[in-house]
Amino acid sequence: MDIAEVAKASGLPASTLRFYEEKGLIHSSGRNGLRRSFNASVVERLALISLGRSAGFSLDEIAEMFTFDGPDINRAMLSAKADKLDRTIEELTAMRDGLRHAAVCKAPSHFECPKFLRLLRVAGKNRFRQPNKLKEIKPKRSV
Amino acid sequence: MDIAEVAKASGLPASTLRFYEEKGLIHSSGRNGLRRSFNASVVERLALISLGRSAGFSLDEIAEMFTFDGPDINRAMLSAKADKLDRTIEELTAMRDGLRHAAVCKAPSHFECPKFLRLLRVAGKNRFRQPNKLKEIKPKRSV
DNA sequence: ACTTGACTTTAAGTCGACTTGAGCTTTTAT
DNA sequence: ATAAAAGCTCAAGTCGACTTAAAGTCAAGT
Repeated sequence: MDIAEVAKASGLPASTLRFYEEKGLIHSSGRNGLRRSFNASVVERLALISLGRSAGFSLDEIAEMFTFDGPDINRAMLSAKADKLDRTIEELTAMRDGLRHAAVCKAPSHFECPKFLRLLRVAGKNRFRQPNKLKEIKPKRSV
Repeated sequence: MDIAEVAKASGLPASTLRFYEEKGLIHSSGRNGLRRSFNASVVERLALISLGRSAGFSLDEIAEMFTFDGPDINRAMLSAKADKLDRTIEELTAMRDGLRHAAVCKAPSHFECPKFLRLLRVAGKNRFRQPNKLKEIKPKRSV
């Protein structure tokens, strides 16, 4: 596959694919003249990468998950990541419940609603920071 | 409360509090000479902000949630955010299951494991991008 | 032969969310 | 009275994840 096909199949721009290759997250199978050629399995790998990104892992963390050198080390890490995700899911669930409640709550301010404040406290246990805005993927850009 | 107390209570550095104030996410109740003074409710508001951040909302989105001007508009938006979160939670759950499975899977490569690949596909439906790395909060910095 | 369009590289730019530094003022402790 | 600690403002810097621009290469169609 050439880069445009992979881009289309994965929904990622070619620039991102080059960037990922440079970071070692994917590999091209060789060159066709100048041009990279990829084999089809890269599309699944990209799906996994996108998934990992959407789960809040950084590219570096995802790269770690791909190093299948020490099988035990790796299994342990995968479990650890899963646990981390579990905590995140709990928080998001609390947040979601808080939002749903806020949407119907009669209290003049959410800060005056005991139910909401309780959710706040529950959810705030394992807090962490997250830098940027979530953007929708634009699978195709025409310009 | 002065800024240091709020910082301690919220786990956020003073610089962040000033930054949030500048963005209109929080307000100081006045000045004590030069110094800002906050009333205690700001701590809850900050908890809510942190929670929102950890749920993947940008500061701008969180600011939107705080504008309780049009009650209907706002309720609709809160519901919309909750729905968005629901989709995220679904994805994260799939990702977590994928990771847990990968941690025990016998297949030589995860890409050769049908169970894993199925999870991939399920999880990849509503994909979105998320820019940065999650960092732990360091509540105290000594330098 | 030549233009077009897809691809290439490298460097620089962008974006959100903060952080850091410089230089000043004010409060507090000795 | 004075020095350290804590605040302040404003500008600039940082970080991760890409994106964009500039300038060049190359195969294919007219």
